[in-house]
Amino acid sequence: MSPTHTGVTTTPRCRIRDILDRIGDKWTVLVIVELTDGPRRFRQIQHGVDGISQRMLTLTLRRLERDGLVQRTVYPTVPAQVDYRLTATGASLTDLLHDMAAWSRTHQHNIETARHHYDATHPDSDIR
Amino acid sequence: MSPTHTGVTTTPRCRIRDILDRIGDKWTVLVIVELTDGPRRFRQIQHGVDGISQRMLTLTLRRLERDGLVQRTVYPTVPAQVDYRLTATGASLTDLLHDMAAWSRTHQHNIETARHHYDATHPDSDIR
DNA sequence: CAGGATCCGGTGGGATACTG
DNA sequence: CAGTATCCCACCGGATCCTG
Repeated sequence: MSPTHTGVTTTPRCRIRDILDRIGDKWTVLVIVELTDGPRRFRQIQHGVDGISQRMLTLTLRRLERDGLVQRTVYPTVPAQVDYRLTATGASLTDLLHDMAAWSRTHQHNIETARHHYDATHPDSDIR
Repeated sequence: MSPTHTGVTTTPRCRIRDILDRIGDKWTVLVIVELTDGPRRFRQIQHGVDGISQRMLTLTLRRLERDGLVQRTVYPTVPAQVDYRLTATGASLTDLLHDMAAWSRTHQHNIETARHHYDATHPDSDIR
């Protein structure tokens, strides 16, 4: 790689997409955050993540389990009892999520100002 | 907030969604990365971001401009010449993108292993 | 060159009903 | 309780054609 290169990746193609494909959807990070304080059961998570449908919670948890970010444990009781907890890999995301939240907080005001200014100076734009 | 709370957010609702709504789509980070080394013109970006359609490049740049992450400059030449560059706010994303890429590199192997294991032990799952 | 305008298909995700 | 099974639709993004 060129010595003057100051880009983000050290490999030919962008690694950032990897993690975005994993947490960039509508619910994943909210579910992860819900698990940061310890194991939670299905209903607990659904109650904690406002607005998530039971279908999407299932899909989100399955994907997290498949990637090894969440461990699913079934207790052979009647009725069935299941809990989910972050694995070490899943928990390692916490720092990154902190950084993302920090960036949002830091730049939130600037972005909203820029946005209002754009909307004011581009009244007939349908971007939004 | 409870003193034992170790979650990610310090506000009631998750700030992480803010930034994900901004960079979580298919092309935004790739375009930003393409601009990290300095101003680029429309065709240059399109050539640098493999596979992006002209429509999506336009939309992505408009959104970045609206949020004040990218500055669009039109030079009154014939034919028109336009370049895009990161603003200070946009450039401030670089560290975050570095961290995201670093996380991906660090955990890539574990995730792929977990995934293969899941697929092997759940042969009739349609998650993928 | 740098886009605007359309058309169109795939899919992410919601609502609802049912089950072990 | 913890899901599974369908149906359905909005919208994200691709392809193509046109313009200042």
